[in-house]
Amino acid sequence: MIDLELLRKNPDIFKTEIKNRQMKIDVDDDLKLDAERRELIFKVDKIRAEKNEASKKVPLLSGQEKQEMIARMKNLNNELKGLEERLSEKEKEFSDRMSLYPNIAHESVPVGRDESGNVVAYFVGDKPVFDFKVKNHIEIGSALGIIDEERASKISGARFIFLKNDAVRLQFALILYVFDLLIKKGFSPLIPPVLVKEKAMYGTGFFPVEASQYYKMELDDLFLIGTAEVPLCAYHADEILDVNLLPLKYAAYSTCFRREAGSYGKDMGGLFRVHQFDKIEMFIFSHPDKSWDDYEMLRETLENIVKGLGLHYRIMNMCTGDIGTPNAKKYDLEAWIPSQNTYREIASCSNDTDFQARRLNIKFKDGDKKRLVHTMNSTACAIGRMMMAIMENYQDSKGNVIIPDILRKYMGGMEVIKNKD
RNA sequence: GGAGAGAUGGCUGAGUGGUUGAAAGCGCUCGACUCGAAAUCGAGUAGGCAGACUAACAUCUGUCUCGAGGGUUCAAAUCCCUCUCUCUCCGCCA
Repeated sequence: MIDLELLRKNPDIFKTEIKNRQMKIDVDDDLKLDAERRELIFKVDKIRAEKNEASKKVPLLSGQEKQEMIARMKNLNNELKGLEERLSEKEKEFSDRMSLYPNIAHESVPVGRDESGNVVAYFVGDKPVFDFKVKNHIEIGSALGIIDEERASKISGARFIFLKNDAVRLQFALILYVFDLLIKKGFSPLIPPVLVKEKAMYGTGFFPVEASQYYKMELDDLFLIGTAEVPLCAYHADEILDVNLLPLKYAAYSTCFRREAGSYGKDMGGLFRVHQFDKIEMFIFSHPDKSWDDYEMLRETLENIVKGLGLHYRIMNMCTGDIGTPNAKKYDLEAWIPSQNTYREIASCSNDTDFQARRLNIKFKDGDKKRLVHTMNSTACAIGRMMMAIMENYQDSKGNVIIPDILRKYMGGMEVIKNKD
């Protein structure tokens, strides 16, 4: 949610923002609606005041005077009812429209139409060199007997996968490695609920704009989370945080569910784009004055994790046309994927400033004043995509996968995932 | 799933139709007393929205909010309906 006050005072800021993001929102029309709405509020409040005044007098009156007063109030009620109905319609329409407004991008965010406007910030590491024909992770994983798509498809349909044998061990190794690193950096580990109320989805900014991406449990009015960002952000909803505890850092391991609506035929097969995957997500509640420093720290933490695994990657500064509605800025971390001869997103790191905090009412006390916190989130490790990057970058000519050094101690000293044949 | 109890301000807790946004206590803030502190005394102490004023903060006025939504009434924390959540007991269950 945006700052309404700011919209009224500086509509041009939002007009520019909306244009930069390729969105279609009529700011002037919304302001007109706001004015109508406020006029109604003014009228309704006035009548209510009159009613309240009369209510105080009624018990002091008696006889005809009392009856007259009561009759007058009855009449007033009819008038009030009509106004209240009109007001609630306007309020509903207004809040629906406001919920579409995006956050305001940071000045360092490049302006661009779509993904083509994203800017490479920098590269880290070197591309691995192979003196044999590389395989993709599906070929490698299937041959090693560590992923099984066919049976997953039989049971659940497309975009589901079984991890098996050493892939399961690899997953747990990744989890242990990442949590060890994050706990050292002061993150509190959490395992959150994966079913959440609509309010949490809305508060986090995934609703209403991206609602079609998420599974709904019709019987219970709950939603399967697409990322632990949702329960993490809503964790402190309606709370006033202790300023001395900021920045509050959390890391949650959860399964994530995405419908992948609108991506028919894209990235079919393998671990890259599935309906269900496990992920460790970082989340920070930050002091607004330090938010951009904390955000760079968050990006560094993500990079530490990926660097530790020895992967080559680049950091993308995502442009206005490609960042999410709640995001003020977003970095994607794209790992080198040899079989595709290109970089693919395996993690993303966003600062949402006060956008989520305003919807979820998360504040801290600064002297006498209460201020909204800033919130930011980053992937720590999306297991499927990370595993894909590891399998492809650490393959050898025999189709084995060398286990990155740092994970070996979490796999009982195992060095290679070998073909069992 | 069955039976019962409950949901009030930061917390405990009173309040069953009319100046109750809400007693009392605790906590917190400010002040007095003190060399300082404790104790004591005094004052203050929710949020949203709209309006006035302001450079802004603040302040003032009105309004809404006693789990959520709806209803009865001139008037609802209080009466009625629906829902949600919490607790206790039974059943089932990883």
